[in-house]
Order: sequence, then structure tokens, then C-alpha cells
Amino acid sequence: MAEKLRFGFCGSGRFAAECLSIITQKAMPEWVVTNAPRPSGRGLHLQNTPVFEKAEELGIITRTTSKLSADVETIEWIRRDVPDLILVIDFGHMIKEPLLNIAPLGCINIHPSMLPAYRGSAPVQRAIMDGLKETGVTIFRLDEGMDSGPILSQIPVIISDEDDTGSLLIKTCKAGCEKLQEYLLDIPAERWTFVAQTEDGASTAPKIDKSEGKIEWKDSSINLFNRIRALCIAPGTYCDHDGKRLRIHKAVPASGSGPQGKLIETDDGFPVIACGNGSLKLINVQPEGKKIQKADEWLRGSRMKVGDILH
RNA sequence: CGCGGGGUGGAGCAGUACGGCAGCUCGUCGGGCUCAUAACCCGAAGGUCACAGGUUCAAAUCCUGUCCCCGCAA
Repeated sequence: MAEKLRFGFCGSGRFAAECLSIITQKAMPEWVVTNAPRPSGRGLHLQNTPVFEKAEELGIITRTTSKLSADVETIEWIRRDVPDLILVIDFGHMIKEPLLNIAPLGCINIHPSMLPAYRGSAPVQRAIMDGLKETGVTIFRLDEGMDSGPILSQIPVIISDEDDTGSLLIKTCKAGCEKLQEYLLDIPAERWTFVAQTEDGASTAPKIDKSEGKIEWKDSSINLFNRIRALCIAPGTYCDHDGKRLRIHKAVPASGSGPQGKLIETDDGFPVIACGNGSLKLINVQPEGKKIQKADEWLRGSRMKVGDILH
């Protein structure tokens, strides 16, 4: 049994909060640093990050910052009692010197892809959108580049047809955190081995732009299926019905075909919409201003008939 | 006080500009048809129209206030 490593935790988003929640089942960080609350949501009220909420709940010493690499105070604060390593997960800032190597073991990151593939901020979404059947999670040490540091460990993760960004995020998060726990608790740091990344096979997964959520019915049903699964959490996919936005939360490929965007038939009450190639059966939708609902229920009240067109 | 939509039987919606018996598509329950059925036919139950106050002979509808839900934008 190795001596317990002391670590700090830098993170902000939902993925980070989920990781924190798993990791802390077995090992507590010395402290948490997260993004300062920012105005967001309806009414533009200040909102704490998911990590802040989680850390608060766990009673961990927490500090917020809006620009860590320029935040002299926080850096000084960390310097006062430097841990063995700093976990940086879904943080939203590039980590630069002097923080990059302030801890003996550096900054360790869990990234939900098989690096060097899908470097960047939306690896899970991009992997699903590209129709991948398998991805993975990588634990690596940060260097100056974007997700380009030496790899400590990699675990493959299967993507099933039922997976969406939410479920895959949880899968990768679990796989990564469990492996990380082995390193934190059972494998002495002297035995950690890092392997440099190759530039061969490197690709990037740029941030999702809202406009990517627009459904183009001329696209194939399989591509739209993947897109809907990929963007279901945020920012969501949508089309136009009767001049209003209709968000599509869940849909599956169906067999019929017809003019793009046309409601060609109902299947058990659920609408089937023709795409450029094949068709999509809508399962869960959300009209503008309304709650998410089952597509058959929506159809009943929508006054949309077979033959009508979505845009 | 960023912009906007909404709350009507169990579900999804119409009805509100111009006040006048609470309506549609489903679901539920009972009966019928059928070898059978999620199909079809007949019938029934179920709503103080989010809440509070006001105007009126009369309010889901007009006026005032409150609560709750959601879309956009950031």
C-alpha cells in the first residue's frame, strides 16, 4: 500500500463535478479551485459552478478565481502548502507556469477521449457526432500545449447506440476516475510511467457552436441521429415548426422516406420525419416555451398532420 | 429589473383581439363487435379554467397583484 498522495483539484463544469464526486468516495483533495460565479441563466443572476456546489456539499476548502494564471493571490495561496499533484479537470482555463510544474508530480488531467484524438473542449460530443463506436478516456500530465502532454494511462470505452453525451460522459468519467484512484491510492509515484503523445492521429474537438444544433433535414437520418445524441445536453438540437422553435431531445432512425422535413407517417402515435436519406422517428421534443414532452403527446396537441413539413 | 412564451378533467392542446352552457385529440372506466387485438362501434366518469382581489346581470376571456414552468440571449 502506497502512501496516500496529497492532491488539489481544479475544475468547473459538470464533468468535473461528477469526477469530484467519484474521486472523493475514496480520496479527499486538500482543496478545490473553481471558476468564480458568473451571471448566467434567465435574469442573468450569478451562478456558482457545479464543482463549487459539489465541493461545498463535501465540505472541502474551496477558492474561486476568474483567471487562475494571473491570479497572484491564489497562486500564493497554493504555494503555501503545495500538494503532490494537482488534478485539473474540465476547468476552463489553460494552466501555465508557474502552476504547471509547481507540484512534484505536476498537473494531472482526465480527458474523455483516446488522446491524441479529440483534443480540446468537446471530445465526447464530437466522438458521438462522428458516429464512433468506441472512444476512451486518457489520464495524462499537462504540458504547455492543449491536451498534448505525456500519457499515464488510457482506458477504452464503448459507445452504444443508446448512448448520448450525458451517458457517455458518465461512462468515461467513471472509467477515468476509477483508474485515477488506483494511481492515487495503490500505485507508488515512482512506478508511474508516462508515454509521450505522437502527433500521428492527433485531432481536435473544438467547442460546440450553438448553430450546430440546427437540424438540416437534408442530412441523413444517421447523421442527424448522431447529432441529436451528441448535442442533447447542450446546446440542444432544434428545428422550426410553425415559426417557432422545436427542440428535439431524442429521436431514432426509421425506415420510411420522403421529401425532406415532411411528416410521412406516425408510428404508434410518434411522428416520423423524412430526412435526406431515410427518416427519423421523434421520441422527445420540447416546443418553445413548454416543457420537454413525448413526441406523440406533442403531436396530438400540435395540430400537425401527416404531410406537413418541419423546417 | 436583458427579451419572450406558458399554467384550461390523468396527458398534449384549442377557446381569450369582440365577456354569454367548458371544447379537440388521447388516456381511464363500463358495454358491444371479434378466434383475437394496442383496431372498430356505443356509453360514462373526471375541470372551483394556477392563486388572490376588482369590474359586470354574467369572467377561462377585461383590470390589478402574487406564485410556478419554460424558450431565447449572455
